[in-house]
Amino acid sequence: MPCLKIATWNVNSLRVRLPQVLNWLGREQPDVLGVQETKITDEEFPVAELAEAGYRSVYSGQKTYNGVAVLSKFDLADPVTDPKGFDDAQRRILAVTAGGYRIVNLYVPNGGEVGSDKYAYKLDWLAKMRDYLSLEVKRCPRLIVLGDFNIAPEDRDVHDPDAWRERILCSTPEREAFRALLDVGLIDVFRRFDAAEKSYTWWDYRLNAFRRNMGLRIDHILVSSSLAEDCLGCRIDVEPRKLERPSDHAPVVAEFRV
DNA sequence: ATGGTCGGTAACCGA
Repeated sequence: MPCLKIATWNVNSLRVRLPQVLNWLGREQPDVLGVQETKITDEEFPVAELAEAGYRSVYSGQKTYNGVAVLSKFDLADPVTDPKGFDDAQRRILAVTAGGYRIVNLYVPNGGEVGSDKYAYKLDWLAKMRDYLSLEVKRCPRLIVLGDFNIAPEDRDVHDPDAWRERILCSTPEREAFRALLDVGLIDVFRRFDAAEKSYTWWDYRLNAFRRNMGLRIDHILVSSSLAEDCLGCRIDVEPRKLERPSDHAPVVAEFRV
């Protein structure tokens, strides 16, 4: 059956993780992969290695921090890195058209501590993103918004909800901001299907958190309502998190009828 | 136990 496969993965340094990304692309063969935290400048981006694997690249990077990219088997057109309203040196946004789908790849600010300057920046950023997506969802019937949202939408997305209560990634204002993104007309496709309990996408490097499944579900694939009807499934691939020198995030994969 | 471990970069910051 013809099928479109879309994925998101915070790789926490594309320089370090490139071999794992290439292996994963070879095995999973997604049509589109949104990557976050590349942590490399555009000059350093491994265009040739990815092309050899059959993937075209668009990227918006900076030194040391942040950085997003979209890899695809399709031609990539009309990139936008600085939507109206965003005036920001931090490279966190990359929208691009691939195979007739509008892909918006996001690395949402982490937010530091609740109440900090970084937290205020996160909430302001999310409010601006909501305004941008409210326009995009009208303009693009086939809209996919994916990435590291740095928000666990509900208690069931958190290994220990009471320990995380009103802490960063879980606070009520962050969850309301996530809900506001959905309210423009987007659907979290992971929750359209039965999923195992304790399904997470990120585990702290410390405390053997992965081995103990002390995780949060903070990486998401949101799609416009017409596209949600065509979604065949959404899963988290924990296998890369088991490797030596892993990213602290696992990829999320969604498949669509075409 | 309010810690721990990574990555980037070069003494710590960000996550």
